[in-house]
Amino acid sequence: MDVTPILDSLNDRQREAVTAPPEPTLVIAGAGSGKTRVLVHRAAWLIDVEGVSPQGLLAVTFTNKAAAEMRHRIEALLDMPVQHLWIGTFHGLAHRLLRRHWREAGLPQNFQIIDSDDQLRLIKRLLRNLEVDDSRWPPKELQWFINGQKDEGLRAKNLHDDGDPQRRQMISLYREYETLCERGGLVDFAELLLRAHELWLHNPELLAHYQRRFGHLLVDEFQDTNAIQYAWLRLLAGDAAVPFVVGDDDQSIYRWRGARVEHIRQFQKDFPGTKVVKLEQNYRSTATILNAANAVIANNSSRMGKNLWTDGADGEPIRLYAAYNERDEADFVVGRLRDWIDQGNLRADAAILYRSNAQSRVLEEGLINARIPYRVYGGLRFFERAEIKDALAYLRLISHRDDDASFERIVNRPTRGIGARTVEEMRQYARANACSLWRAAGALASDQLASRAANAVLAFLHLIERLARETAGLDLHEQVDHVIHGSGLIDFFKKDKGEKGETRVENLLELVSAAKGFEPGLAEEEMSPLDEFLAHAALEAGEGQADAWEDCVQLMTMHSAKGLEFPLVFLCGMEDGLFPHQRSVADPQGLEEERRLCYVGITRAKQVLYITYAEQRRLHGMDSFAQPSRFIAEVPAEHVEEVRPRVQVARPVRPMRPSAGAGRRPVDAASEAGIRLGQRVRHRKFGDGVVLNCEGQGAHMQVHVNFETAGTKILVFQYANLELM
DNA sequence: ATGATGATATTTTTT
DNA sequence: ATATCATCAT
Repeated sequence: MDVTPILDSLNDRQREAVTAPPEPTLVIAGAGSGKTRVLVHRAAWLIDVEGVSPQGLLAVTFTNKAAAEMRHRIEALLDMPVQHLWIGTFHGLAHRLLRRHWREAGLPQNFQIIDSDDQLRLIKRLLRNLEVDDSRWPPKELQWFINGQKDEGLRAKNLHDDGDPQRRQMISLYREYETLCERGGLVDFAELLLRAHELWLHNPELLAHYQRRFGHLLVDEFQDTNAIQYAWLRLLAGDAAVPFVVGDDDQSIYRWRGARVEHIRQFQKDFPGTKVVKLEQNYRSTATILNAANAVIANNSSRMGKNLWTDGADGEPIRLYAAYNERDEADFVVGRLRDWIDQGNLRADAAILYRSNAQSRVLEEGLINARIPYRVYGGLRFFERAEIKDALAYLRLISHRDDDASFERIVNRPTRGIGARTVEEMRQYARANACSLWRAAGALASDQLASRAANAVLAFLHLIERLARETAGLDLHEQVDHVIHGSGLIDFFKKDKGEKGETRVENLLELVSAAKGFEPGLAEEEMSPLDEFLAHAALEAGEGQADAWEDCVQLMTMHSAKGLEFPLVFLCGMEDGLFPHQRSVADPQGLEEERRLCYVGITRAKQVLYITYAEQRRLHGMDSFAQPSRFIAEVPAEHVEEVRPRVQVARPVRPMRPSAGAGRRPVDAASEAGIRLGQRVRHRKFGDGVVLNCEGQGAHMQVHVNFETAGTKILVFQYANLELM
């Protein structure tokens, strides 16, 4: 057997991991150390050298994209298709199992997957039905609670209120939500995992079957597993399968949605004798960038411990720019991008990263003015667009008449004279008779409704029945095409004036193309192509922007940048309060997660890294001052070079402590007058307030004061007659 | 059913 | 500043 192609391109550590004996293995893979490569080569090694059948292998990732890439690369390496190899996301695999064993899982055969948007609607409806005050019990919070509990593997019946009435209510609402899902045959994302877990718990022979089948488990991004995912893996592994997990504790940035780095340690406990391989050689960044990243992350306690290194060059120093405000920051970034592009580099090789999406706007404005093409990641994805969800709701109702969420969504869309009153009556009937809205509508239309409303409801019911009849037996894309026209959606959006309506119509037509290009893959699970398409739409929301490939600058949050790399990277808005975010600084765990995010950000850069912050930033319509991010001070000074186009103000090369640095300058100007930022003052007319900012010198100095009752005012200090408090 | 008004909140995102 | 959402008036 020629193992050259599999091992040739690997370094010693990578090779050690790939060829590890069939025992539990934990690979701690630093950023840019060839993590995916190791997984791909491990799979190839098992199949080609160890003689493991592709059917005996299960590979789990977190995103569909990663799953697709992994399959692609394995096939390329082995030079053969591996259809029987199970590669997928936790959710995708759980879904596959549930389709296969719906009976054992206690689900209806045609259960529907709802995304978080559907889930929220469902919760809102539930609160309305129960006449729960949704200001005391915000739907979002309930959704958060339910998903959080499910992520921990807990159902309502497992929870105790501990005498806390708030909690008791939450639990009881959780229970109601479960009932509602049960009745409608609805499964949310967390439920997929929970059900799949229970499927095995309650059916030992089924579990045994899969344990026998999957001798090897490969897990990507292991640090991102939540409790239920880990439990699922743990069950599947049993005590015979060989788990091979790859992760990086320093890149765990999803604790807030249930991920637990602790699973790395738990893994070593659960599988005694685990072989640990650390990949520390980095093939991505310059030594300077790596040293900076290492130094920052070293401030975290509770790490596995790891130091990235490269045998490449030092590269350029990290450039630090202290902008006056967020516009200045944007101008600076744009200027550097200009240079970069003028030097013949690709725009797509440059990325602007920020902590929160709101920061993109100013940067976008700058780019638009400079006519530099850019692309913002994140935002609404194809299958999440309202018009697409409308169309899908019609399709779902056709496939599944009892799907209340879909029913409510489209019952009056396009408007057909079924107002809130009528819908409310249907809800009440449905609740009283524990039936679906579809049935309620049928029952009410035949007797209890006023004739006008009854006719409208009847027309809707007939429309759905007619669409179902007419699309039966058609090809999937013909079904979609027929439904978007027959439902009146196309005409409805055509009436929308302006570009918006046009795009909506285009999107709907695009949905037909999507259906045309859709290849059913789970034929074995006896799903209709339509049901499969609907599941696909929920499970894989599609790309953010469907526009054609163009060479453009990449804008995204640091979270979405994970896993990517760019020759030129800007980390913007590096200010305390923004990054680390205000809501994280209080709690040490939160701060450490922010620091890991910073580590992720830094390690995205291959050659050149700029760090920028603004001394003054307009946030939520208020100008406020910020200190440079404490993370900046954690980068060793010898790697940093401050860029200072504004020469008038001398500044230390780097801020020494969070309290020093940029925010000081205006304070100094004002300190003679006894004014400092945050100073409480009283004004004869405006009352009490707090000093936000001082501009200018001496007698004409202007102070920005936020008054408790009068809002923010800009006052000339000389005339303001402020009383210091 | 649509549009105007006012209150409210405002990290990060995948499935 | 701004986006979203509920409420109210038309």
